[in-house]
Amino acid sequence: MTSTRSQTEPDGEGVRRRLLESAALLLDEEGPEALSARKVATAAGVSTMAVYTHFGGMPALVREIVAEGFRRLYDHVGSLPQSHDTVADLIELAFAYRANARENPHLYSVMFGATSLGGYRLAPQEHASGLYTFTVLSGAVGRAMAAGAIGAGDPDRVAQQLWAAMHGYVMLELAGLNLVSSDPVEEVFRPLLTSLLEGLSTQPDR
Amino acid sequence: MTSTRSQTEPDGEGVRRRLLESAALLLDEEGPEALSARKVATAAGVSTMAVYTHFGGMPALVREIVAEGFRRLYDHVGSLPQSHDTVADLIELAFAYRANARENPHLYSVMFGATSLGGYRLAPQEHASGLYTFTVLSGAVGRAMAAGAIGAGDPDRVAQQLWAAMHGYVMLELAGLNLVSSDPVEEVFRPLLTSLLEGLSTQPDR
DNA sequence: ATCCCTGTATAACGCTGTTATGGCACGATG
DNA sequence: CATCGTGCCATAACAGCGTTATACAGGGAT
Repeated sequence: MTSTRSQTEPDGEGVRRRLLESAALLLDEEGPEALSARKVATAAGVSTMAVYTHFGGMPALVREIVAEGFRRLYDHVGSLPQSHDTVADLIELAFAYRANARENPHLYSVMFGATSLGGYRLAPQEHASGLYTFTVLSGAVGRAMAAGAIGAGDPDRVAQQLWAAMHGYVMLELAGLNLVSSDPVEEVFRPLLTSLLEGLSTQPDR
Repeated sequence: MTSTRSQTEPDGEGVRRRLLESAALLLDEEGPEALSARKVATAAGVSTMAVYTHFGGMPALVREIVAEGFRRLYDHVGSLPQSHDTVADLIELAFAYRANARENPHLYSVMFGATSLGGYRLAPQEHASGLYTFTVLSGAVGRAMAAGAIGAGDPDRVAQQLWAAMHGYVMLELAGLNLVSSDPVEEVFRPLLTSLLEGLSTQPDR
């Protein structure tokens, strides 16, 4: 009972993990405003100081939460099957992208929020994480180009265009800015994707 | 000199105006984190209490700043000339939209920031302000439909698709997430618009 | 002249991130 | 076995935040 601690007792590295889990839970359930050092520490059953010994400050902890968010994003879009219909695959990827944002709305907001928690902004490290998922999108675009489904060109550039479209729709949907329809997915998101892909099929990139 | 105050002295309604101007200036120059009641009040030369007598609190002051942001957005996109080339008009509108965001990056972030200042979120009132500009976009889409440049359908739905694309690109650009190119406007923004409009021209919106 | 009412400054409360201090428990060492 | 050293954590404090209570000053109305 002295050397082996129980699971509910702090045991060094376990504190770090429990802080991250508490932070993720708070973000999911109560939103970004609940992500304070004191709330996270209290939820983890430790004092505020633990945040600084393990992470060095709140921004670093948020950074790790964001990294977890990109990991979840990759889990959603990185495991999709590849079919012979490359355009349908791209649409599936976009829907998986939206599904991830819908399942982790607060997390997605923090990941891409321009105005964010205490002046926190994405660092090059997070860019790399995002880029890791971006390669999945770029790869799917490359396959569509190889199949002739969309015009030949730089897959990265086209992938960035698709990303902008997906991201823009998701941001507006999460912000509640559905000015138009009762079924935004079928009346906005899907038409946006099909129209863009249709345009990309007829006109080559560059 | 007793009844007529000088311009640098507070004179009732002038305090309100100076608070707004100071807040807008702070937002422009130092970003959202500088938008604190104490900083704004100090910059305006009054005490923090003035924020509450004139606005009732920081969220209400931010709301007015956001309203000013939508006004500037409308000034950018609402005064564009209409030509015979309805598609070119839509592209011009998109570039004006981006230009406004580039000129007021912090303001744009606050206007659409999902994670924002002290839990402030867009209220229905701001939705209406945004919708006012949205009608300009919708009108341009309607003219393009009438001219046969893009497939017939609900102008509002297509306008929302265009808005998502513009907004997504602008958010990524403001966040510095240019994963691809050195000339994102010509290599991402314009191709995104032309491909989307091309797709909208061949396939009617339902 | 008196009263009232509006606007303002001062000070305080509770919250935030962060930091300094002190103590406790552990592993290594003589 | 005893002692030292090191690393982690709790307590308390500081500066800043939004907000609120209180007191005061000044002008308009009676």
